[in-house]
Amino acid sequence: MDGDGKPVTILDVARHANVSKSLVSLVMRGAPNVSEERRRAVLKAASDLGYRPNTLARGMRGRTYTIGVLLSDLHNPFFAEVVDGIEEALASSGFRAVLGTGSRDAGREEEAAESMLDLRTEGLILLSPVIPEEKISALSRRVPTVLVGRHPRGGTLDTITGDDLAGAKMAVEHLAGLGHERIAHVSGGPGAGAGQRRRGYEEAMRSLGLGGHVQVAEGSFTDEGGYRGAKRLLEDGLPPTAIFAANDFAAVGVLTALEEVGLSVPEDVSLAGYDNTHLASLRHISLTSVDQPRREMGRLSAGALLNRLADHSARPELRLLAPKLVPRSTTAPLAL
Amino acid sequence: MDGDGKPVTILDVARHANVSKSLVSLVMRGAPNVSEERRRAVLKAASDLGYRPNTLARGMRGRTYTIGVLLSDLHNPFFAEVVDGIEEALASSGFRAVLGTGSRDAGREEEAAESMLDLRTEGLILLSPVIPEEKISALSRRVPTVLVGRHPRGGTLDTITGDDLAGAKMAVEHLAGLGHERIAHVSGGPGAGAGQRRRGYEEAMRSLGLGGHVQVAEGSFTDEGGYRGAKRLLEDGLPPTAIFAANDFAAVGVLTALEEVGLSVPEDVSLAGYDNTHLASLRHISLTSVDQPRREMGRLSAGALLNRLADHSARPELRLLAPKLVPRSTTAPLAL
DNA sequence: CTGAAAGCGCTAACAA
DNA sequence: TTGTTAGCGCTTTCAG
Repeated sequence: MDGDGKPVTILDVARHANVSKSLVSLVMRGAPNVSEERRRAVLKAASDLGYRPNTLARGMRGRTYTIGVLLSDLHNPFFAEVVDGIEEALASSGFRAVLGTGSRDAGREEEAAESMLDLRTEGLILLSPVIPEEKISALSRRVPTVLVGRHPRGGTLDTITGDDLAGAKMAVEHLAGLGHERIAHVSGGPGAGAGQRRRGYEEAMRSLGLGGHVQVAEGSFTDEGGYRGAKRLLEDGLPPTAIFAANDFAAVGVLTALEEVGLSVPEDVSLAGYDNTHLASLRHISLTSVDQPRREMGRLSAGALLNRLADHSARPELRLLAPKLVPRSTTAPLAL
Repeated sequence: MDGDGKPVTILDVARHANVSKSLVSLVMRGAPNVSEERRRAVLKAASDLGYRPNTLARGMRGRTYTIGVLLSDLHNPFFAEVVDGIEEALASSGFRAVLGTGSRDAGREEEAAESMLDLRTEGLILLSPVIPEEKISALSRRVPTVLVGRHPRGGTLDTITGDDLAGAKMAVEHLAGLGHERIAHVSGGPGAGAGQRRRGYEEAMRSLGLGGHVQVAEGSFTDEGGYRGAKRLLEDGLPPTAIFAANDFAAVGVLTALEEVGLSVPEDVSLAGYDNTHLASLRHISLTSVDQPRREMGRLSAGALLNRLADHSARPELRLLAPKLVPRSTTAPLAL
C-alpha cells in the first residue's frame, strides 16, 4: 500500500489509467475540462499507486505551492500561535508552509529568506523581522510578501499588526477605572511596538486628565529590563500605585522589584503587562495583561498572502487588529 | 549588482566565462580536477552575474543540500535552543535547514514530515516527535533520520537525548544533601522523559536509604498538572519538606499550591524543577532546576545527520547527554 | 477533449 | 581536462 520502492511518477499513473501524461497532469490540479470518466480513472490510478506529485519537478516548470514563513525569533512564544493560525488558514488551500528562522540576527534572517526563495516559495510571511526596511521592500518586489507585527514606513506591503496604541490605552484606562492616578510606565525600549505602547500610555494619561502623573522608566522586553526600570521608578520619592509594563516579561521583572522593596501586588501596587503570554496565565503570577489575537493574525496573514497570490495586482492592505484586556489578579481597586 | 530580472542560469555563467555548462557545474561544487585558471574565470563570472544555483533543478538530478527539522511543538521554548544548535552546526556545512511543525498533533506531524520529504530534504531531525514508533522507523528507512529527546525502543536510529534518569537523581541528591528526607515527586504523567525522571527519583531515594519516604503524585508537564499533583500531596497528613517536580512548568504549579496552603518556599518546603527554562531563571521565580545542554543537543544531532549523510553505513548511535543541576533560591537546607 | 513533444536548470555519463 | 548529450518529473503549448 505504501511501499518504499522507487517513487511513482506521473507516467506510471498514466499507464495505469491508460491515458497520457498530460491528462494526468490536468486532472491532478483540478482541470476544468476533463470527462468525468477519465478523471475518475486517473484519480483512482493515482491513489492506487500512492502517487505524490514531485514538488521539485513541478516547481521547475511552474508552481511549488509552498510559502515561506520567517520567524525572527523561535524563542518568543508569541509567534508560535501566529504560526498555528497560518497553518490553519493554509490547511485547505493546497499550499504548504515551511519555516525558517533568523535567530534575531539580521544577517542570518536575510540568509534564511534567500534560502526560502531558493526553494522557490511562492510567497513570504515575515514575522516581526529585524532586517531593515529596504531589504523587506526588495524581497516584496521579488515575491508576494506579508509583514506581521511591524509597521512598514512605506506602506507598499500587506501588513497585519496589533493595535499597540489602543492596547496601551486599554491598560491605562483599566487601571484608572480602578481609581489609580499615579500610574507609571516601564517601557519596552527598542522592542518592536514598544514605541506605540508608550505613546498609548502617554496619550491615555493625558486624555484622562492624569497628564501630571505621567512617569516613564526606560526598560526593555525582558525580565531584567522590567526589574531595572521598576527599581528606578521606586527610588523617586512617592511610588506609583499602579504600573503598566510594556510586556509580560518586563512585568514579571517589575513584580520582583516590588517584592524586594516590600510592596505587595495588588494590595499596594497594581500591575499590568502586555501580550498575554503563558507567563501571564500562570497561577503563580496571574498577571493582568493585554491580549493580541495571535492566531487570527496568523490566519489573516496567510489569507492576505493567498489573495495576493491569486490576484497579483490587489492593493496592499494594512490591518490593525484590536487587542483585548484580560484582567487577572495583579490589578485591584486603589486602596484608600 | 543584484537586479531582479530573470534569474541567471548556469548557461549564462558558462557563456560569460567562455566555457561549457558542465565545467561550471563542476566548479560550482568544488570539482577535483579543473585548471586553476578556468576555475577562477568561472567563479568570477558567477559572482559577476550574481548566480545562485537553482535548488530545485539541482534536487531533481541529485542533491538538495537541505535537511528538514520537525518541531513537535513550536510553543515549547525547549526546542528553540536546540534549533539554534542545529543551525550553528549546519552553518559551515553547505546544508540548510527548513523547519516544519506538527503542532503536537500526530496527524499533522506526519503530514509535515511528508511535506519536507516532498521538498526532497536529504535528512530529517525529529525533535521529540509524537508520532508512533513505526512511523519513525518508516521515515528513517526512507531518509537518514536523527531522533532527539525521545528514546527509540528499537535503537536503529541515531538518537540524542538528555539523561533524564541521571538528572532526576541529581535533583534528589541535591535535596537530600540539604538535609531533606521527606522528598516527594510530582510526575510529568505521559510527557516525553517523564517516566525516566520518575524512575530516577525512585532509584535515588532508595539508594540514599530514603525508600520509605518515596511519595509520588501524578502530574503533567504543565502548570495545572503540577498544581493538582501538589494539592493531592498536601492533603495527605504530614507534608514533604521538599518536592521534585517533573519540569519547570509543573514546578510553578507546585509553587502556587504551596502558597495557597500557606507554606513558603524555601523556608517550609524546598522545590526543584527540570529543564531550566527561562521560567526558572526569572528572578520572581528563581527556581532550582536541572539543565539539559539544549544547544549541544542541537549541534550533535546535526553533526550525526551530516555524518550519516556522508557515510550512509555508519552504525546508529545513542548519545545520552549529561544534565546539570542549577541551584537557585527555591532550595535551602532543611529548617530544624 | 486528448496526446505528442518541447523544455525548466541542473548533473552525470560519455566522448573528444 | 573539457565539451556533448541525455534525461530527472512535471507543465504546457500545439496539433489531432
